[in-house]
Amino acid sequence: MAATQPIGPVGRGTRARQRVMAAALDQLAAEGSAGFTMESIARRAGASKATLYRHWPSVSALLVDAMSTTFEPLPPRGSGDVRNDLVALLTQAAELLASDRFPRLMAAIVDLAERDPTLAELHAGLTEQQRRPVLEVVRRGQAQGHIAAEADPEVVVDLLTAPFFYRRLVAHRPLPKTLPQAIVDQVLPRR
Amino acid sequence: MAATQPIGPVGRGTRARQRVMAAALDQLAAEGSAGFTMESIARRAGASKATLYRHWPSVSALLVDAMSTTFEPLPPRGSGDVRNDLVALLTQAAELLASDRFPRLMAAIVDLAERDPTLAELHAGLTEQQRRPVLEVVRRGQAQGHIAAEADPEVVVDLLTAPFFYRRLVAHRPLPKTLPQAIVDQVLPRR
DNA sequence: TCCTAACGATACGGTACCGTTTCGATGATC
DNA sequence: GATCATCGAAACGGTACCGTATCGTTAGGA
Repeated sequence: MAATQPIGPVGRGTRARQRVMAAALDQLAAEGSAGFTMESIARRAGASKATLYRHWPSVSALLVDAMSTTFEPLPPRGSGDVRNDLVALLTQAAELLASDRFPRLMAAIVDLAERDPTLAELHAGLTEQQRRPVLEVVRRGQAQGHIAAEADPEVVVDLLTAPFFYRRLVAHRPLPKTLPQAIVDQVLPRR
Repeated sequence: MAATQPIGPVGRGTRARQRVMAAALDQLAAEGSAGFTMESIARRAGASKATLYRHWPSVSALLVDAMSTTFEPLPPRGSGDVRNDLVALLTQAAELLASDRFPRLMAAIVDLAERDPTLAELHAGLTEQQRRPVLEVVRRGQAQGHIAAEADPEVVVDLLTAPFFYRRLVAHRPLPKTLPQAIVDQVLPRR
């Protein structure tokens, strides 16, 4: 994830907006969906509640705006060895999930998305963006014979990436440094 | 998941307790962690708030009690063919995650567990219970040579089960009926 | 330098939930 | 059939958030 640099002129309003959106994600990560209110976000951003309502009609709209503005796809990785590329991509995902903020944010979003179709759709789109680099390497791996050609590449991407989310958010188990390599070794036929 | 049949005498108090705990899970699944309050649970259970506070000091304690009372391990599956057993277990998980209630409950618990260590520990334990039958079949598969002996069985269990949670809760993608078979085919070397 | 749009601060009545208390009803036990 | 623990209902003051309105301030373009 990375902050998008704004396109137009950065006026006072634009900066206030960005500050509020950053505070919204902070608040959601810190307190979860239960404490996700206009009031607490304004407090954290040092902004007036009126400013929030000037820009967004609801917390949901604010969150959707903040997420689509803040998160952008990972830069495509160098196309070297398929195994190494996959290990690198999975290591990147593991580091994100090992941080303090990201998994808490994910957990809260997962909960909110269950009851907010717009948010669910956005979350699905963002997830698809994160999957895409992995999917491309998997396809390359199939072309080169590292992965069975008849396998559904989407399923292979699931096998590679899902364990990290599952371990961190569901099973509450550690993410050892060796996990990316272990998973790649297990999913790709032995060398 | 299944309801435990109470051991002692089923007095008036016991029934009220069970009614409240069931209502708590219903409420959490319906409204998420944001709407998970003593007041809304009492309302849903047709119980007095005083009754809730008589039995539990907080919503967290109530939820922990409800979860540990309500969920119990899946019965061990018949030990036939390793592949068939795995497909059966994964199909069971997929059906649970395809229901209306379970995934919403999971999503809310995942969020709450991020900020409640007691709940996280309980959730980890319950997840471990759900993993165990799969783990046993995987070990059997290793003994019979269907799965590489040097593979970490826990990682193999992750590969098998994580995609279902990930698809439903994170990627918001469908869970086709063919997915369990596809995953087993992908994780176990070709027959 | 001035003008103006956007800001932050503050206050408002309304609503929801908190945790506690009281009280009458009810069901299990003896 | 009496006793007593437990229940449901209701009300309490307190707090937090809602969405809106007002007002003085301030940053940035004309």
